[in-house]
Amino acid sequence: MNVDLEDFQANRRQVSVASDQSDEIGPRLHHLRKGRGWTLQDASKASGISASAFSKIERGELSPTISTIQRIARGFDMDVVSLLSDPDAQPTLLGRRSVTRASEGKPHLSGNCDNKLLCAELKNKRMTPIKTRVVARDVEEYDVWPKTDAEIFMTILSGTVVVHSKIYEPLELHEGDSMYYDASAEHVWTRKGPEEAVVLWVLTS
Amino acid sequence: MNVDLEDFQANRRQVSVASDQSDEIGPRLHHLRKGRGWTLQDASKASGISASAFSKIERGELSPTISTIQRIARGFDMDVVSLLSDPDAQPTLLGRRSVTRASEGKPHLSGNCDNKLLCAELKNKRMTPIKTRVVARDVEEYDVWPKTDAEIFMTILSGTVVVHSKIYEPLELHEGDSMYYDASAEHVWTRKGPEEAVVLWVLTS
DNA sequence: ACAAAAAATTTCCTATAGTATATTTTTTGT
DNA sequence: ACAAAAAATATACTATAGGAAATTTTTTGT
Repeated sequence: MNVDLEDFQANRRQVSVASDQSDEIGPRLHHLRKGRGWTLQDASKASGISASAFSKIERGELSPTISTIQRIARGFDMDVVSLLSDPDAQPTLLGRRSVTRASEGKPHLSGNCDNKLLCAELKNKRMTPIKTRVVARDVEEYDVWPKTDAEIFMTILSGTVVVHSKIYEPLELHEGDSMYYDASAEHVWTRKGPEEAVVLWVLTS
Repeated sequence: MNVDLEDFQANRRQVSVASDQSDEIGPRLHHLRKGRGWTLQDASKASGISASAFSKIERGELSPTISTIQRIARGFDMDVVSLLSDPDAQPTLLGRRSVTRASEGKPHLSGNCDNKLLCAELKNKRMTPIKTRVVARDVEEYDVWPKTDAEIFMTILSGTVVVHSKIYEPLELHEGDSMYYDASAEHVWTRKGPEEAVVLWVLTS
């Protein structure tokens, strides 16, 4: 496990160095073509794109359509994604207890939300999991906007929630969406749409 | 009308010959937009691409250029590669905040589970949220039983999961159930029953 | 260094991507 | 069930992608 992780990291370092920049296909294509010792006509023959177009694309004089990119990828025998991505990326990470059943949870009313603390009987936890039914429909319904130095992970179990913050634009989240943020800036949640909105969230303690 | 349509299709057929790929961005974009509850005008405003063009792209009537795709990706707060690589499309990060949409998450295969790291591009988090499809049906399928000094909070999004540990009896958890435990004792998960089992879990880092 | 050949770029053209607006279709409220 | 509003699609146009061939630049052999 440790070994794997280190291998991976070493690998990553070396890969990302070799493949330079981010989102300019032109230089990448040029590099790729030259790397294979291909002329523009070779590339043209392989991809079905004219040499002139290829030249323009490489020099950024022309923004290829996705179908052209697909044909080029084909010609280079690679998939579109690896053609466009600098192959670094890919993050890593890869193992007393308390159970709360679906219908349970310690109720904890607060302001405009109906909270249930999960696994509350376990003390000295490093995280606090909470399930909340968001009631407020408008930010006006909040008197205070909470603010702590904790970090929050939240995921939407049902409905639509809008996250409001002093430093970001309002952000709409739907069922299955997740968000991670630090709560040092004031923030509140409102719900939206017909269904009830339920959020499962965990905060560091 | 019929004439136009046929004209168009004939036209397109000849153009797309080699290109029309298994990877269609159209439906993907449509799904993405709908997933956020956006109208075409919302998408247009966010990306700077006209609603009509967006509509055509979604329906495959038009092959967008890479620069258009880049603008769309921007509007959706994701990078181009994720937008094109679909099921594991990857999200948004603006400062100390990170969003993972329902269909997204960085894939990370490990042993007997199919993991998706949520909000992975945010570094130095105090918690690591992960969504896992539990594949193993029997503890025999595990070679090693992981063990760390982290704490784990888990909740069952669907299916039935059995938690095995060296120090407790196996414990069955169903959809909506939650559990908090420290992972200093070896433990593994197996699934049970016909449905696929999906666990959302968070570990301290 | 020069001519010939090969590769890259430019030109000029056609096909299609993308825009603004009109129209149709779907949703919403009564 | 209907009218009004909102969303999606079609139309007509402009801007630009992409192709064939001409031109320029670079390479190669002598």
